[in-house]
Amino acid sequence: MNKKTRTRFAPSPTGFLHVGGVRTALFAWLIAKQNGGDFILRIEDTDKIREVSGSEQHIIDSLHFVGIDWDEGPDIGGKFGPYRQSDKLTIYKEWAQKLVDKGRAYPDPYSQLELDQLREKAKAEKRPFLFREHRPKTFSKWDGNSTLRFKSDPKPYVWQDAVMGELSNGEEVIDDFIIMKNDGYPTYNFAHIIDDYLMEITHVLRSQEFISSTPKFLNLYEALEFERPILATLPFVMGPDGKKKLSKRDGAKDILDYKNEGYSPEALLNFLATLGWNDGTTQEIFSEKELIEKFSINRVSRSGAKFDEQRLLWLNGHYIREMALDDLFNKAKDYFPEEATAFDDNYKKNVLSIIQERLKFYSEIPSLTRFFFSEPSADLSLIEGNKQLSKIEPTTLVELLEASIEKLEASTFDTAKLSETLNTLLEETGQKPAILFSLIRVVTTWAPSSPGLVESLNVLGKETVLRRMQKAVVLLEKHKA
RNA sequence: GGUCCCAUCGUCUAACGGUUAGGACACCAGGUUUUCAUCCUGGCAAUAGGAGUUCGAUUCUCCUUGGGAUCACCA
Repeated sequence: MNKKTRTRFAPSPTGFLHVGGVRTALFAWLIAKQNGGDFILRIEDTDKIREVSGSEQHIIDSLHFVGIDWDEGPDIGGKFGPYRQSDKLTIYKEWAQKLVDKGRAYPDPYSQLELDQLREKAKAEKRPFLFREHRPKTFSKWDGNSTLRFKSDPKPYVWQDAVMGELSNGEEVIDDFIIMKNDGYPTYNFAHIIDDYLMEITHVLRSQEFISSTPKFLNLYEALEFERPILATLPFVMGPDGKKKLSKRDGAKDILDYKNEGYSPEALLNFLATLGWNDGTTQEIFSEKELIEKFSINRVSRSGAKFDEQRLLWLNGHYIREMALDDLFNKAKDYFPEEATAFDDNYKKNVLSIIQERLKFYSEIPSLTRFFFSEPSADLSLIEGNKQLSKIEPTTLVELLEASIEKLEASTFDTAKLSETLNTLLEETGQKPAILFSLIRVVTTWAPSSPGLVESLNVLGKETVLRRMQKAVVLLEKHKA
């Protein structure tokens, strides 16, 4: 019988999550989901100095935002708890003691100063420092609190990685590393192995920087007599320069920033999934369901992928365009400008429907819609800077506006009738649409761009449109003088 | 520096050893009776270099180059 698939995401609470971390979580989650397995959230808080308070909640919020959920975790518990490493110190101590009993771990006899000196000496002699070359002949008894080192059994390793294929490394990378720190906490190197075993994790996904320490882990699995899980190494998500991995230090964004800017979690998930993975077809858009069905760790690419904001922007715009209006409204309603509070939902939906195709993320809504909710202030540079309008005499502009006002006043404002009226106006004035329509558009919105003219006028309504046009007449008259 | 990993358009990527090296984003041009956008059509654009194996190499092997990671009481 096959074991139940169990994957985990195990961040340390040292701040926020960026896209790289979320992608690792996503891939692990997809593997669990597609196999009907469990996905576990585990908090690796063994470094009390680097811990940033509030991180755990922040991580939880970030994962929830993109729609990744877990079957077991620090917030919901589970059969394999605790899910916070700091809550299981005695367990690590027990396993450490087992290694001591087997003669596979020993207390570090050196002081920090002595260690530094040994390292420096090795450096001066231009050879790599290996602690095991200074391993004591006999081990003293471990008091349970002092620094404990793993007694390694150096040998070359060749192993299979689900993404990278065959990997190998020589014995020189295996050393006597610290498994228990002198503050009573285990190191990552030790704790994660114990936890993965106790939690029955079947697939360990992590990013590339761990490749060179994998032989250490393999050595430890053997000493502990643990069956090793399937290892999968994910390539880096690169930062803007395309060379180095994305990092907080180089300005990587908090995943929750994308939430605040109004990105759709579905788009983000789609984007992250296809960053380093594809199904071999030309499909670009994947629903969550399709991702779960089609994802395959074997098809993850081995080279790093730059995080391309442009593509995310396109994808997000695509998702917005595909959304049903009510759905979009529910997601976007908190992003309307403050002035919009005075308007009812129906009006706001109308506005939203005519900007839907040009919206890339929700926080663009205020700049795109402000003139629907408050009186725009006139900006004559929009006329003077317009290729066509700038060539027309102000007197003519006023005449055109007055003719338009007269016609529109007599018209209803449903879209069919509006476009009919505007077309008649075009014929009667003998003007090009580029002039007449631009003029009306500019004086009713005073915005460099706006949705289609007919749609905009329709939503604004007759009263507002005429009022703005009349104000423009006054303004242009004054300007003439 | 030692060790390891990686290498196709600007970017994300596809291609049983046999393709005019495909798609998408971005960009450019044209079209859809105003702007911006959408949509449609078209265009630009890549196998890092060199050997080898093979009838044939983007694909396999080796070298070079370039990039990256790692060598902590951090994860």
